[in-house]
Amino acid sequence: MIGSITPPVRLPLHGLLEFAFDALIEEFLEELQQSEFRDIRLAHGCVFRYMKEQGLRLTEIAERGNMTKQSAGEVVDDMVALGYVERVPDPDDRRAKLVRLTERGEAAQSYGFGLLAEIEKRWGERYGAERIAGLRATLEEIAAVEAPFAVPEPAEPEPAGRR
Amino acid sequence: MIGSITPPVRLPLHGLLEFAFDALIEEFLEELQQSEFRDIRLAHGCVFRYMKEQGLRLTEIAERGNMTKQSAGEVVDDMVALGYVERVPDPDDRRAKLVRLTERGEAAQSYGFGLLAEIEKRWGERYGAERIAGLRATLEEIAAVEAPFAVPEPAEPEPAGRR
DNA sequence: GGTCACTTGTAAGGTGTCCTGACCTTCCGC
DNA sequence: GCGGAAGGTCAGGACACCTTACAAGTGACC
Repeated sequence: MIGSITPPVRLPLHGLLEFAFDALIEEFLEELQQSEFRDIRLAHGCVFRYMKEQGLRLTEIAERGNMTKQSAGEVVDDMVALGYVERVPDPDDRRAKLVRLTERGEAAQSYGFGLLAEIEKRWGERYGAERIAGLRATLEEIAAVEAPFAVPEPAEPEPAGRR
Repeated sequence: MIGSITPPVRLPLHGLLEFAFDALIEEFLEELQQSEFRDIRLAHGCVFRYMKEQGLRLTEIAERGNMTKQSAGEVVDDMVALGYVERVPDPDDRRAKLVRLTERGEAAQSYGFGLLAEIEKRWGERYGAERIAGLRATLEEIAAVEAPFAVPEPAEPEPAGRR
């Protein structure tokens, strides 16, 4: 057994998750640089990712993104400055404002989603589609438990009489 | 199929990885808070994780941790101040210093590794040991490709006549 | 043996992303 | 109509990175 150095060097699971995350993000951002949306930053993701038809309240962004209202506010400020979203008053609550995608924002969102899907497919080719699908399945189950705030509500059964 | 709203709300893979990472880390840091090592911060991980018997050079830490020498230097400064590591001159190269664990550092390292292993086991119980093992296996393959700098060298065959 | 490119590490200053605490405005249940 | 809760902003700070620039030491090549 001379020269065998392996047993103790098992990288921690969180480290492995981080490597995969970083690699994925790098691939994503690199391609984003080549596009017309090169001024998008990672932190903008929580807005694009959770956007709804009618817009998002700051509080919602903060909750889903698991951060404070202040942080969410900064992200939104930045995105407003870049022209991806706009703040409109919430007709239902005069305290609140709705953050909504501009036209450019919608274009960026759909470009980004497409790119992410493509990269995932590419990883499927690289590591085996089944393996990546399994990875996703396991992670989805974990996320449902560990990050319920971020997971879209589980198909609310629409109890007759909208909202 | 009325009320099924799922298809478009597929969270991006990097988001799922992030949720799992965050959850794992939160569990880890929370328990660390209860221990005598509550002053350890996440960034210290890259030193503990890659530490070798004889110590690590700053350059090595930076490479393995995928960051600049300056950043690595700050982390080490901080850890020195907290008493987890010390800098000793490298006998082989007067430019370099070796970063080595103090006694307290060794205690912290082994406590941390133990805790991480326990949490992974706990996740195995929570989500199925096989599933977590599969997750690890897939991520290890991905890391070997995407983060070779961080993965311990693959058991270098010692080609007779040590460097 | 001297020169020169490279490596190791540090110094100074900046950025992005988050935080806490304090505050104002608006809403809503009693 | 009042008091507590919720939506949002302002000010200030922590942290983990970065870039640029540089001093000290190493080693290969003439």
